[in-house]
Amino acid sequence: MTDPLYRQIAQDLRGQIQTGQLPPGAQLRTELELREHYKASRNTIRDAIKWLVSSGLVETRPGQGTFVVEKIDPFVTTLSEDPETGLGGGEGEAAFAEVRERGRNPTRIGPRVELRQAVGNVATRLRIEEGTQVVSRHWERFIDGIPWSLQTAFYPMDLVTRGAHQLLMAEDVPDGSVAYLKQTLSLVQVGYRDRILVRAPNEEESRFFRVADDGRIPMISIMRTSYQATDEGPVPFRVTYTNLPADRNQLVVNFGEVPPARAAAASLDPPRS
Amino acid sequence: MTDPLYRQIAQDLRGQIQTGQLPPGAQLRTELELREHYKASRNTIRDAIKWLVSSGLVETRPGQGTFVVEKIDPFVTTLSEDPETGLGGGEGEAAFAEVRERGRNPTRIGPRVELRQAVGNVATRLRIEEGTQVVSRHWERFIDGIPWSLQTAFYPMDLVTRGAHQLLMAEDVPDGSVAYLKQTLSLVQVGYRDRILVRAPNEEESRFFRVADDGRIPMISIMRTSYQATDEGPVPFRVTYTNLPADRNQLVVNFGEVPPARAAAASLDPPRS
DNA sequence: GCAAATTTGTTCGTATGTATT
DNA sequence: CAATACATACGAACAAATTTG
Repeated sequence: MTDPLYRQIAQDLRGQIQTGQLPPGAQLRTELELREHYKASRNTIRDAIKWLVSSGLVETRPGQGTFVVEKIDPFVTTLSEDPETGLGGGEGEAAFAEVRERGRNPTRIGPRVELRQAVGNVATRLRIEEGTQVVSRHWERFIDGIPWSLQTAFYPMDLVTRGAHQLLMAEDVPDGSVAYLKQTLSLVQVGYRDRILVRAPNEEESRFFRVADDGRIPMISIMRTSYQATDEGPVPFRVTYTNLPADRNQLVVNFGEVPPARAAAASLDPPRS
Repeated sequence: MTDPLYRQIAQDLRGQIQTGQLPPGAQLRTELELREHYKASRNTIRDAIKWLVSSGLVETRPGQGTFVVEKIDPFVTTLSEDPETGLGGGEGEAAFAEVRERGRNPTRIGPRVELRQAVGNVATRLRIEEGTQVVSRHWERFIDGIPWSLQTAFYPMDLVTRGAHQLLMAEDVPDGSVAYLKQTLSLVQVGYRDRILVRAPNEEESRFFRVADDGRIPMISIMRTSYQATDEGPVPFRVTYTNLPADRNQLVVNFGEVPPARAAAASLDPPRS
């Protein structure tokens, strides 16, 4: 019936955070002080704090203390295509422009170009045999110096042998790869499908984004399959993975006619039900 | 340099899970057995298991043991509009149809209809004053008996006074509210914007979806603003919140021409970088 | 620059409670 | 009812990170 002690303590502290009595950035009393205050053992206090950490309300810093988390101003990525350029939202060039438009400073590292064998979803989505050669182009992106996204695009080797040699160069493709493939191979992108899921970060991601490696902060993973026009209808020519930590990213998708986007990210707004 | 003991143990167990040595559903050895095996104290074993729980790899059941989690076959919601019906993906009627199409059994409870004052994002997005009356229609949805989504739609009271009285009825609007508003008020939906973010569940959500209340399993929260045609361009007439637990849901968005969707949900596929 | 003080992190031991079989 | 397994709670000691004097 009654909650365990550590939960009662956690809920009391949570109340203080939610009422603003402990504002973002504020330091909680130390474990020893809380131990006296709640007349519990230090381990029980620590269990309470662990629950708050897991809920994303506080963070602990060894040697310093426990602090109420300060929300990161989230960056908003638009997935829908730009009606003017036809560029897919969230892709290299478009993503870059969108960030700068909002008065923030995007930087990037890459691309790292690799030749690989297609496996799993890459083979499935590109409709090629497992083991077929593909080119992968990998980018690391930052906003205002904060790690923002990891993105990898996979192209069938076929495109290169047919003349798109720029795909092998470890450098930016001017005006973007969609425009390049159109010029070089008359390949016209007619659409794309995004598949969005949420999962725990892997080791590389928790290192790059500097988030805990226990899955506290989830990743938003977007798998995009891009299609070109053919006589037999749309056929895939590229698969792109974009991985974003959920604590600093939101997505926007537009359908039909909508007014211009407002710059502000959505507040979390008491989720209503 | 060296990881703490509980991390080493956790990583060893993680290895056994990832290699399939401990397949999904398998039971781990008990804490006491692991204590002997690793020559550590029971508390240290428990710390290791807690890390695995937090990473979403195992779950503990009091009185039973610790088990490797079995992935739920995720349900895929398409957000893009149906080109035939013009219905927005993921909305009441469309969502229902999509589920049934995939051979799964959707049920629902609702709507619960309430009159409220618009606050926060609801007021902002509908472009009305805070405090203005709005109608909220709330649904609980299930797939194959499993809690799937909580959805709440907000309409300005204005629509009701102009004649859309069905919005106040705590019953399904036949053919959907978009069709109803078109018939009754000649209100034509011309587009919508989805804003997607990921956050920890609140208390009501963790209860309804039967997930841990410490935020281990994140929620995918979609805020949709729907627009009607006017002489001055698109104007919002509805705000819909859809909240989905991330462990059993994926999203799909289509742009331009894409082939028909395949039924299968995306596997998690070693996230590539 | 170093040493001390402060604060959280790790690890052990022990006892008792609660859920399930 | 008994046995088993995880959950809660206390106490204690030392380690590691950080700040302060």
